[in-house]
Amino acid sequence: MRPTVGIREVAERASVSPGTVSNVLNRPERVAAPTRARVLAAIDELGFVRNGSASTLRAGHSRAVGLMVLDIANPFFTEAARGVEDVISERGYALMLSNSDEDAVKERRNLRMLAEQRVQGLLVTPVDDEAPELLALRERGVSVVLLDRPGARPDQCSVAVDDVAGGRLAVEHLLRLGRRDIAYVSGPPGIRQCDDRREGARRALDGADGARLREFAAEGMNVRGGLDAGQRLLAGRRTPDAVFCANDLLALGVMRALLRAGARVPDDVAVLGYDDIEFAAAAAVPLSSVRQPTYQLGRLGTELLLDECENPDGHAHQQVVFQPELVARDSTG
Amino acid sequence: MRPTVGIREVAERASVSPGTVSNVLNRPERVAAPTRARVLAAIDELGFVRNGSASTLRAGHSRAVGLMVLDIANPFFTEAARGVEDVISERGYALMLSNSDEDAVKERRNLRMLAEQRVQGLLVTPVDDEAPELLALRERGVSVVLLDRPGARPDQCSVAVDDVAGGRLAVEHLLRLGRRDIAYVSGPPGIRQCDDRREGARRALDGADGARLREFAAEGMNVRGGLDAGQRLLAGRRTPDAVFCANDLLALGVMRALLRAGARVPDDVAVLGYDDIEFAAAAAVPLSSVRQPTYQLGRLGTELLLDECENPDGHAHQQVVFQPELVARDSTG
DNA sequence: ACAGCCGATTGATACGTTTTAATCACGGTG
DNA sequence: CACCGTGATTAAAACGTATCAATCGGCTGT
Repeated sequence: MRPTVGIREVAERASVSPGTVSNVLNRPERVAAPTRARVLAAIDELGFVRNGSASTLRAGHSRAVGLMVLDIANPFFTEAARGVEDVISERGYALMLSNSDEDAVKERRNLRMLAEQRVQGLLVTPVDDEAPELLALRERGVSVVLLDRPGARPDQCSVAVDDVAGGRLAVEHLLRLGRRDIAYVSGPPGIRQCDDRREGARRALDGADGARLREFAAEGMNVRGGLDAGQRLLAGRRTPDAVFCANDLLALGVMRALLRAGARVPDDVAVLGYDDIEFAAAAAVPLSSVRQPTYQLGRLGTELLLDECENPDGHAHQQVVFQPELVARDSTG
Repeated sequence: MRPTVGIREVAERASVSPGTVSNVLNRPERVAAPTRARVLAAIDELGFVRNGSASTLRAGHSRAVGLMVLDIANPFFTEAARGVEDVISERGYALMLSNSDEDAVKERRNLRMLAEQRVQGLLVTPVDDEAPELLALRERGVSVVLLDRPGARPDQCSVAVDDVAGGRLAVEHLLRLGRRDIAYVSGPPGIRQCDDRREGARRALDGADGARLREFAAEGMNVRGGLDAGQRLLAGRRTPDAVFCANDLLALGVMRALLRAGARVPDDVAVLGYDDIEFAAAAAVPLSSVRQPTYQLGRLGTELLLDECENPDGHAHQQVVFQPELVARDSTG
């Protein structure tokens, strides 16, 4: 392994001082064109690559941002992550990914890790909004943007989709189709998205006579959870005539349970999902869903974050709320 | 923003030297129990968190590893990433994620970024096996493990699934069902997985009389690419009686195109995918597929990588090849 | 010809940690 | 009582970069 080549060797080769090399790297406009060319050539010949840790140590902040999601395997988050990664990569940052698995303990452990790594900013869908590690990060001057969670506090950015509106949209659609006995399949208790969507669903029901909403909580917001909830739902005395799921994964699971049991979708039971993931349209019965601008969510969140990082003074915190949209397919007839 | 609290402040508060604090952090067994307790208390009271960049700078290597995949939105990679993240997180490392988008230029840019961040190791599914940045990383002493790519070189670890066997498995299955006019829908040219699966398909055909294999290349290995390939496939003079796709996403797209055009699956055309993603079973017609131990791939790859990082001398490079498995569902009758 | 100025470059220092060799306290041994 | 060994602790020297005040050289205007 050859002796590491640093800014010093480059400087020597280009017959300039280390300071100049640093300037070429960080403020190229400050150095005269011919000098710059010489330095660049030396960098190339020596195969120099800047030592990020030294740079971070000296500058006091890194060129990395963290992204913490509830579940990397969930297409909703991967789609958002794609938006995040695109911006990050365009702007020359690095992305530290971590997964809380909807587990507050794991979340805290990972937050500490991100703090150690001195990330400059953090995009997070928190399990625990009030985690002390989260507050500590902000006190240390790390910008935090809430992802898919409406910002309660005016002193930070957030990007979210109006889940109450989404829930209302969904149930209004089902009511319009004449369904009256509606089941709501949610995730584990305590997840804000699920709560908001339920709230929207309830509001839609307010004006509707003779309609009722029953709730089934799945253990995880994935296909398996949906399958399980679907079975419980079929085991009841009366099968509902419509199911609204907090998630497309749940909906796919529920649909599978229904079809397996011989129920017809949508004739006997309408099924409605949430997120409009890529696979929704390819499902056994193409799945109606509530679409969110997921990729945009990731992109915009990251742009807000980087703006706050790069321009802390001129930055105005924003709480962005997108509106969801209903996509009707066969599963609701 | 309060003056940063470092190892020095902790030392002062615990009435010890900075060196001792460092020892508490890195080799707790070397420091006497009462001292250790005092230091730990001070850390807690001051809310100290170790500065990773300083640590990395001094130690010469970080506690982060990189993961570069072809497409973060592809469930195959997210499933593998879950395996990676689980191990990383258990062992207290950080994960830097980047996405090459099957683009060699983006790949090189991201590799440079990872090199700057001084990742200690890298898991990668390369677009370009011979990218100079990749070789440069290894020369710098960064451990590299190839993910889902059989290792040609004996001097590095790799974890992969036998794609030739998978292709053969797939086409043998179709032949056994009496299909003779088989289409192979692959991704863009140059992707090793696709090439290997084609090779396996060809070998399966060797002994079969009157059977032929036609190829359709999709633009991207996603649902849209499959839809498009499906349309081209239908536009031909004779529609094949079976389609083997290099990917479940492609298969879902192809299936959708077929169903939309009124073809019956599997009666008119059998469809067979690859990867057995979670959604395969929930498809319009439950999709037969070739299953790979994807989560395990990520886990084992990471374990090999960390072993190589932590124990560079005693480490023996391994090229692990898993065997795929056919999962027959309705789409092949 | 000279003061003054401006852009380009330099030199020195600090960032927070790890590590090595040196120091210290202390009890057992000859 | 002097000596040595042992385990715990310390002091000091790096690691590679960014930054800032200082310097240099050339040019303008008087």
